[in-house]
Amino acid sequence: MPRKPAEQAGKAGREARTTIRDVATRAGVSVATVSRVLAGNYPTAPATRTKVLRAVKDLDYVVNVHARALAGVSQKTVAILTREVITPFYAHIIQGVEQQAAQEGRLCLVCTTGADPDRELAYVKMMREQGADAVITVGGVQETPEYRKQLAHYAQALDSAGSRLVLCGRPGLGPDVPALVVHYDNEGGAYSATSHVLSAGHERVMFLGGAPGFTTSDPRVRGYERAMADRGLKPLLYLGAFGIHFGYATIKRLLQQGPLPCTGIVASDDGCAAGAVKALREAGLRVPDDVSIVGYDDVPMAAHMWPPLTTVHIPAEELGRTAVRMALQAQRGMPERETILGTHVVVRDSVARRVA
Amino acid sequence: MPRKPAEQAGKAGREARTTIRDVATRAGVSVATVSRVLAGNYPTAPATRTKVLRAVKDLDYVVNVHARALAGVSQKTVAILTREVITPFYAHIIQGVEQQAAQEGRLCLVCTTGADPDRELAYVKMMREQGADAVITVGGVQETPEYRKQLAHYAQALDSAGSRLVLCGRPGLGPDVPALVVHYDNEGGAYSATSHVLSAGHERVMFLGGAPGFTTSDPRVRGYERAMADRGLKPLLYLGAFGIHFGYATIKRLLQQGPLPCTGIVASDDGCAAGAVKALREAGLRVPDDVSIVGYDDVPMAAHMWPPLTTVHIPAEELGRTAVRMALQAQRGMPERETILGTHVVVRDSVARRVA
DNA sequence: TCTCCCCCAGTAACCGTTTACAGAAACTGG
DNA sequence: CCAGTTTCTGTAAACGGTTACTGGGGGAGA
Repeated sequence: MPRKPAEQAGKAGREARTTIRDVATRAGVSVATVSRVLAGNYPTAPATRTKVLRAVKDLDYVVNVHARALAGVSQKTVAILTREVITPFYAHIIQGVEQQAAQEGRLCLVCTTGADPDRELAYVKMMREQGADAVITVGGVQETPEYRKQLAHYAQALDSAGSRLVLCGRPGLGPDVPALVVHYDNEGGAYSATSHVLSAGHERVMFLGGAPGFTTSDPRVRGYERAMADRGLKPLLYLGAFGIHFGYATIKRLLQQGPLPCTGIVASDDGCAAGAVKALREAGLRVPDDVSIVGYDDVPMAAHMWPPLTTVHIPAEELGRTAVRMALQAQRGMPERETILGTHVVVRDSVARRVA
Repeated sequence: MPRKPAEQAGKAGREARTTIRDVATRAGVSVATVSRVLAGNYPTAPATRTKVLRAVKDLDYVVNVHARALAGVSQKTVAILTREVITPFYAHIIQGVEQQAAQEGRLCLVCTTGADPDRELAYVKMMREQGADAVITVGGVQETPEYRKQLAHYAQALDSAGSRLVLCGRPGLGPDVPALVVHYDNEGGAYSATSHVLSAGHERVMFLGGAPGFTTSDPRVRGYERAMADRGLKPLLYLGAFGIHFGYATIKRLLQQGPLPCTGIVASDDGCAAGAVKALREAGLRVPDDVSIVGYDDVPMAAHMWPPLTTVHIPAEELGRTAVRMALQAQRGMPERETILGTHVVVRDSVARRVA
């Protein structure tokens, strides 16, 4: 006999979990009956039903999801792979994913990757083992050819296992990879934001922030450049990183070197814009009177900074909801491959008409 | 024979997942050998090992976690039950939980309850089925006696199944309930914040915001009241809700009714403070020159509002990390029942000395 | 050359459910 | 009162792994 009959009963040994067998014994019925009563999708005599329910309550029985899954009915799961969770953009996406998942009767697994492609890949693999029916990867990572190849492979594998890989808030991997894409119009947003500043009469407008190579960064730069080019203006790029710190440090350094080379700033994100505003103010410059600025992302606090920040709104929560909706629809045969959600600039008080 | 031998092979039928048996066949070994090679915790001849790995790769085999769990080794999971995810406080806790969980080799399940006790209870039950080894509930809900009784029951049940229930950022359920508690000094923070305003010379100081009955609200009110009482001052309470909207609306309404009945405000949370500042500014009042204000939570943006907001810092991420650390230690027999993390007021520029 | 070991690999029980099939009990109608 | 239904309930295979125990083969020591 391969296994000891679990009779060690030492004080250290956890007593065995109560199983459906225990319930059956106590109720004086078979395990099949218990299972059927609990599932509720099969005719059962009221008396039997009562006995079983009674036994379940007495024993405080709970099903074992693993056994249940193995036997055929599994609690489905949606996984979201994100760089981190505290940035409002990610938090909103997570919230959207969780809510839509819950609505569709799924549990939501959150994994942070720290923008590390290898960790992301490892998680995708793990999710495949878990049998998640949707794996949503959000945000940009630095994409190497090897990374793309791997991801394409996993997309394929998930697909043939009945799951889906969804790229959320990032561009697709090409038509041959069976991954779904939910994206927003990154370039268009930057184009609109830049145009907004430009049409207030500014001509020297810089683009501040963003991490080159990241898929959330490059299109914004492109949108900015396109808007500038459309008016015959030369771009003025200060790239480096996202976030408050970079915005603050960069503007501060520039200010120390001499007068600011522009009267308008298109920031890569609201944090960056906030940093810039802080540096500007510390140097005695007024926003928007002396320099106008637009952010990107429409973080909640953007509306409550001083001045309220004009910025580009991204429908983050909707992005998350759409991701799981698409994945689940795809399982049911709806072949919606890609959806792009719109962005728009929300005008507040950080941009002013340039006085010549 | 109870089950059809899966020979339907219709075009609609998903082909069966490749199993360890397939791998064994292809590699020309037994399933035991495959399992052992994959587990890596048992001596294996290099040649065999190679063959198996080869077959695994060729077939693109992945283990089935459910089968594995059923057989004894399960991928453990930590679950966090939270009201929502976008509020920075919750987002930070989630991040802390996820990171610590990952570090301990656990996956992290996130469930939002919308502050609905019934949903929370339902999730706790579900997590018991899932076999999560830690269930962390964060934030306050309106606690009815029935709710407490249920939660105590689940705590007991989880405990005897080798899991733990952790109450995070909320008070305990009493000494007889085997739930762990990770909390922060809510009342102390409010006391310090209030004292900070008071010692700047203010005497008419209001408490603004907070939802009565919530466990994150009442202690803050108590701390405020205690600080006021310690100086023989009468409390001035404007309770109602957390968040920007309530702060804005309440101050605006007050201002329409006449002059503000105070020169200092202790807000229930940073959002509320931000709303108040906005209303104040719109009415032409200056912060902190005309009225001083302190927030609570130390949300990221608090440092970048104008003026930078003096507020109470809560170690939210650390709260999350501690929650999973405690749960896991408790499993290993360490009986740490409760830990209270400290809070402190971070002084910025929204409180000024009262000029008489 | 013959034992005795040691190292690896194979066999098969078991984890806790679900469910196809079969059989029993309770009705129904004639 | 009996055959034909209908309505439940029980039996046992299957899900896909893990691992205790067993056994075979090769190397080492005598």
